[in-house]
Amino acid sequence: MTECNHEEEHAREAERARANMPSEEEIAQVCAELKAISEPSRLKILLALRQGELCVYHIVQAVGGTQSGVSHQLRILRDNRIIKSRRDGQNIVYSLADAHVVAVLELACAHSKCEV
Amino acid sequence: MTECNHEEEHAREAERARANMPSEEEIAQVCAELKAISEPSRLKILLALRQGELCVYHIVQAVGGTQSGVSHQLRILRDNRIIKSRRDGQNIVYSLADAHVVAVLELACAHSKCEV
DNA sequence: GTAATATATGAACAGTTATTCATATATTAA
DNA sequence: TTAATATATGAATAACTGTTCATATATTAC
Repeated sequence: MTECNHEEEHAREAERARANMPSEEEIAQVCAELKAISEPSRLKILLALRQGELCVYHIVQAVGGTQSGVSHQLRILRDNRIIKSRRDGQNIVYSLADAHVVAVLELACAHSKCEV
Repeated sequence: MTECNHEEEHAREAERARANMPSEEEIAQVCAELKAISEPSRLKILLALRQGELCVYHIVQAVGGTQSGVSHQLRILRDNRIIKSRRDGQNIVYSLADAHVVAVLELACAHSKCEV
């Protein structure tokens, strides 16, 4: 890999992209949040929560799997502020954190051309 | 984990979420595409390509790292139809596959409250 | 044809992560 | 207080994934 035969213009674009590149911290932050969504067991939880808030028992009912497994995934989603929780008596009730989450899901599904 | 003390309504919501849950294949498809984006070295490539198409040499310049590493990441992005490529003489020129990709990036950055 | 350049790929290794099992914490009911 | 229920957590393991190194393929120039 040495020089490539492209026009000056492209070299300038590359330089600009390099100059505008966000910091490692910002990149890592965005990636962590996207990664939290990008996993089948967690995506199922998010899709279930689109209908409204649900307690852990009902989330397990909706997505399948074990209580422990779901709880671990909920923690990851919550740590990344994809979902939020509140206590309601004996239960913890979870819901989507904000509209961005819903919008990303819609877009991702649109890109996959699937009806989710 | 047995019954929970929520209203009937919530149980019905859980049932509805379960009934509306997409197939494992659809879930896996959406996850694979989101996961392709959710990685620092790949996200950098996508951010660089927002400015316009670039050949591999310039992508390496823009994001850093080795030629081999970048090439591996480009393959993952291309396999998931996040980016597309065309040959231009000796070079392979890459660009973002469609507007969905850009929109997801914008949303993810908005959620992270970072200026990307 | 050969040489040089641009890009891709296979294997190996290190680091990460999802799941399971057992157990802990917190709330409610008695 | 004790028992029961709802949820969370730590450790262990198996599977996955990003990176590196060496090498392969494809195009252009000679």
